[in-house]
Amino acid sequence: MKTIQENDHDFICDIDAPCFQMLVGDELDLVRESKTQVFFRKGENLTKQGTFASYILFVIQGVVKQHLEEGDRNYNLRLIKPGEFVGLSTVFGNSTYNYSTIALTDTQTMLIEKSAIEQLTRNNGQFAFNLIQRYCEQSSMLYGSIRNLMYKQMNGRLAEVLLYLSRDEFAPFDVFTLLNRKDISDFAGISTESTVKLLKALEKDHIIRLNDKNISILNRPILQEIAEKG
Amino acid sequence: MKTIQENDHDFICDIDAPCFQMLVGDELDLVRESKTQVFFRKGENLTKQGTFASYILFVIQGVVKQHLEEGDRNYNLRLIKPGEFVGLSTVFGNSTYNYSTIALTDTQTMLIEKSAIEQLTRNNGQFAFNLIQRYCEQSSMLYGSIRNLMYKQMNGRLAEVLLYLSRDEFAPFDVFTLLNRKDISDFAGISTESTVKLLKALEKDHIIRLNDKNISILNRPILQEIAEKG
DNA sequence: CTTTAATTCTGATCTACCTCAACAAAAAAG
DNA sequence: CTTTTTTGTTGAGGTAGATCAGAATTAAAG
Repeated sequence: MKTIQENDHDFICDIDAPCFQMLVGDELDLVRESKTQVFFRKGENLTKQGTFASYILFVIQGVVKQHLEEGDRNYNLRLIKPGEFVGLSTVFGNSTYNYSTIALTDTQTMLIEKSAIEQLTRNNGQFAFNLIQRYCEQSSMLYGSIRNLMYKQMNGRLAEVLLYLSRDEFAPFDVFTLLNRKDISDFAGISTESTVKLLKALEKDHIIRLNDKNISILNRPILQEIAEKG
Repeated sequence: MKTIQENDHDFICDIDAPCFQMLVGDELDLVRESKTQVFFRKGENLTKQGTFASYILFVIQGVVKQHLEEGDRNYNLRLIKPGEFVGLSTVFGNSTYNYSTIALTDTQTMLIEKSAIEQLTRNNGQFAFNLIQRYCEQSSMLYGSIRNLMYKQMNGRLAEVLLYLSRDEFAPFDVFTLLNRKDISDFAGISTESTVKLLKALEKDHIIRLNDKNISILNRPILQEIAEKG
């Protein structure tokens, strides 16, 4: 984890992100003062479940995996891509992160003090509104995860995961090559062995194609049907 | 569902709630204009999963159960008590509720248009801040639910539920008498039969006492241990 | 290039928990 | 009070999916 107090040029570049465009004058100063650029190598933790959270991370470049830990078992919640925040949900409530995040690729982030975000929220309703929209999105996702765990069995869960990981938004990152079978099974909440067996079965039925780590969806409608039926 | 356009006296009373105290002058007018009091009988739906959401409900009196539906299976997420909102997470994102809520007791609510909340958020950072804190709380709860479903098996899950339902905050509502065995099992995400067997086993070990619908916790430390171990 | 370690794959068991079926008790309806 | 319906209770059997164990492949290290 390399910390760089960056120059004005870099700063202008960062602030280009849509979510900071509604800030004005002294509000920008506030962010400028409190923020720091931090670079994470592939495999490094951006946040660790249970540690003290005094800042939010804003992803500038790279892909990050968000997951829950319990002993040696993980549950992968989502991928985080440039333009998204890490740690939003913990910063205004609990003082500790309730999940871990790991860089799947080398990742450039901007670290913003909790107190700065707090002040911006109070002063700039437009910014608060944008933040709340993000909270709602994440809530929706969490409800989705609960639904998957609660109502679906492994076929449906894995199908759901394959559809998620093959979304257009992740295409530029070639995510399948960044994930091994264990990672995929942790998204579905099933064992690695089951994942392997199911993937092979899907390949046999010409629904997906497996070459090395890469997985291509050959028959999306059927996969969606499997995901729906559970 | 009885709708009452209430008088000024009632209004003053409602606005006493902590979350509206930071509002001033015309902001209060905004709430006053957009809001309506709605009374729900025990057993009635406050929100129905999948229906169009154009408003938020603020619970004034009564207890409400929030749950996910899928076919004939339910998963109970939490109880909502006076001073809390129903529908926050859906209103700024999706236009439909992603969960259902049912009144466990006769329940008095205040219905506030989504647009009014939106405007308040933009104009009053203090209000937005309060709202965000609620989002964070709910996120924490959702992470907790995922953890329960993912990492714990039925003993731990049921113990967790008993500890939750026996919290001091719910004591005034005598919630156990409002819930049947099916409701409890839906909180734990296990079958009714398993719930009954486990409850009986806990009673035999003098960890809880069952009389009729009421459940009293006799040995909280052991129950917490069971909940921890999973 | 060789050795070691990690990941992928496959089949054989094992188990937590659900489902089913049948009955008891309580509540609601007549 | 009697009948019907709902809720609670118990045990037997079935099953989805985990765990285990071992082989095959790939990647990393020496």
